[in-house]
Amino acid sequence: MHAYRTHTCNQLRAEHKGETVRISGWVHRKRDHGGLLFVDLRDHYGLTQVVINTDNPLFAQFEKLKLENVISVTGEVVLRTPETQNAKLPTGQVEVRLKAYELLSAPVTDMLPLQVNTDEPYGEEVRLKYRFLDLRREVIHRNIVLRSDVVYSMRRRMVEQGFREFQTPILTASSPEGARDFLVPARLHPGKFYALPQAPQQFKQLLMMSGFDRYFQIAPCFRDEDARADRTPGEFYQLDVEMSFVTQDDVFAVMEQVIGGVFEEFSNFTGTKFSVSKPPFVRIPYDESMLKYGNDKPDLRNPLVIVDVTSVFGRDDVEFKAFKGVIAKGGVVRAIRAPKVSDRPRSFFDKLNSWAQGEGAPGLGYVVFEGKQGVEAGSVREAAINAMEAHGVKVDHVKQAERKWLDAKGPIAKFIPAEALQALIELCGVQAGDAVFFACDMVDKAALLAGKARTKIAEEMDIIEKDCFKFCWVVDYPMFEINDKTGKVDFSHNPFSMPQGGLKALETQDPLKIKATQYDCVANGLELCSGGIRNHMPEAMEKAFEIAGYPKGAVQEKFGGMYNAFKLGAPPHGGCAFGIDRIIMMLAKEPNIREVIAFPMNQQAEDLMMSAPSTAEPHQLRDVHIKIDLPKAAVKEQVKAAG
RNA sequence: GCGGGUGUAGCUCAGUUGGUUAGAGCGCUUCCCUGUCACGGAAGAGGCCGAGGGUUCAAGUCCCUUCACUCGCGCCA
Repeated sequence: MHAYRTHTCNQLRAEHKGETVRISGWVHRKRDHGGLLFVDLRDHYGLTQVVINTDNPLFAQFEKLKLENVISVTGEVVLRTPETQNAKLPTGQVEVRLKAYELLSAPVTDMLPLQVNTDEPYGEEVRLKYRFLDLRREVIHRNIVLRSDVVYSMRRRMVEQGFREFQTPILTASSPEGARDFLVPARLHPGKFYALPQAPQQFKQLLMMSGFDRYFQIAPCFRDEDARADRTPGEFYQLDVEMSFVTQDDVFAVMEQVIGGVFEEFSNFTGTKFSVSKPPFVRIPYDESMLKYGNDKPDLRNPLVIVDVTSVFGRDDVEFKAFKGVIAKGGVVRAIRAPKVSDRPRSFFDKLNSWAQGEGAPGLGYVVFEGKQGVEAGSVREAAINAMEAHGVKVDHVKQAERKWLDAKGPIAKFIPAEALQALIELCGVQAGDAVFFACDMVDKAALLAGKARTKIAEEMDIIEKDCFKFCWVVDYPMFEINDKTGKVDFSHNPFSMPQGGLKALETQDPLKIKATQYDCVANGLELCSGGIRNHMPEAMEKAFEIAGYPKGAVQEKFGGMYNAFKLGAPPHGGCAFGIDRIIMMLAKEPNIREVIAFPMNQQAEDLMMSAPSTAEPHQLRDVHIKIDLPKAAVKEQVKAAG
């Protein structure tokens, strides 16, 4: 018999009746009846009930075993009587009648800092410090298994699509753009540092220039930035992808198969089947997204859309000064139609108004449209229209005209005369019983507020679709933007993206009008991926950096390897990178990223289990030529700690 | 760096308007219990109420400072 187990704790069934088996695992739970003791033995695979009574000389000893001890149990598989079977357990038809057992771990004598056999929510500090205990608990244990399965599925799907996985350096050079780098002192080069890669961006492009055609990597990425609920400090993983001789459409086609497939495969993980967008995913130009959704990561589960109605409030016959003043300064008015809310109590509108004030807006103006939609039922007009329709006469325009009958109500309705109202009705597609909310400000701020209002209104109305993953690609990002702080032109996203129109566009067009071949993949309002077709032409690269205000020669200096490669035969190429942690969060429906990472750091970027970061020994610092120069507050802290 | 929330038993939490001896569940200890499966029952141990200062006759409760955790902002090409 095997030293530890003949079966796992999820294997035994009625058919094993009478067999002598050995199972190993943790003491999950005890039910002690005095003369009869049940122990649930738990391993990775499941639970099996072990039973022993006072007839057995081992009873007294076995009874004393504490929870979470690791034991092996040898015994006979016994069929439970029908009334004692447990339908909730896969192994619930049988139990193991103990003949012998062995304690395999050092005996657990300390009080457990957290209990494994409950799903009670525990404080993160305890969970992270005793992560190995926490990870034994069912929910997070399953999440980590999901993570493994998802990563495997990604690898399999990528390989099926003809990709190969490559490793790229972890110790590399600091990148001039982007987030703060993690630095590693170079012992052999006093005063110099390696940096951990924020992403393998240049390496994957260089692999394309090395002729490998299709690259992917489950790539660790390191960025020294502060944490969020959906962002770990320090490190995270991407499904990093790059392909040669491709257009944007080729990248989309591959990733829709891979990511769509992964989501479909695991969409039932929580027990609620989620629907997944079918390829091809909707494509939304950046400008359209900013207008219709108020951000560049539209949540398509929300049916509301934003419409520009500046033209309505700019009319001479509209007297609403609050908006007119802003329009005169170059501002815009954005509108959100909320269907069928006219019967909502006043508090519905007041709540949204005070919400907007909390967002820093003067308020959230609105107009409610009431009255009869179209033709009055049972009227002579209706009979006439029906008769015309029955004879094949087109009556749409007649019905359309009836919309004029809608009455406008609400605080700002009186400033909008009938004709302007009609224009508003046309623009927004208003029907009887709808309300229209307004956000008025300069373009960027109005879009932002309208976007938040769109979400808020839909939440209040409870009309956001549930149980689905709605994907889209946001495309045509601007290549450049004005940097708020400096007021100068800067790259708006990735300097490696090919500007649409190439070098010619850079030379002839207004930089702020140039679009990049740059795209994001968005699901349910979360950015899952960013990518682009790369700029592989050295001249275009230099020109782009020149426009962004870099001195001549900056490209050679910052990206020497890449620049050389560009000049020595670079294929057109592009790709993207999906955030793996976030994908798993979505599939597991976990609001916190630490629930899908086995050993995460806390918000202060500390590993409470390993005690990282920690101080270094003087000889270690000497080796790497580092002298510590602490800020005053930290000095005090260390002195205090030292006693 | 800034703002919000939280901090009470090993763990998860309750604790009213400031009022006399700070509670519950789980876990732990001892005992009873031979068909439970979140077993049940009896008794018990366990507290610097995060720390420091203040107000008050009286502070877990109010005020200030500080620390820790957490959420958000900044940051994240």
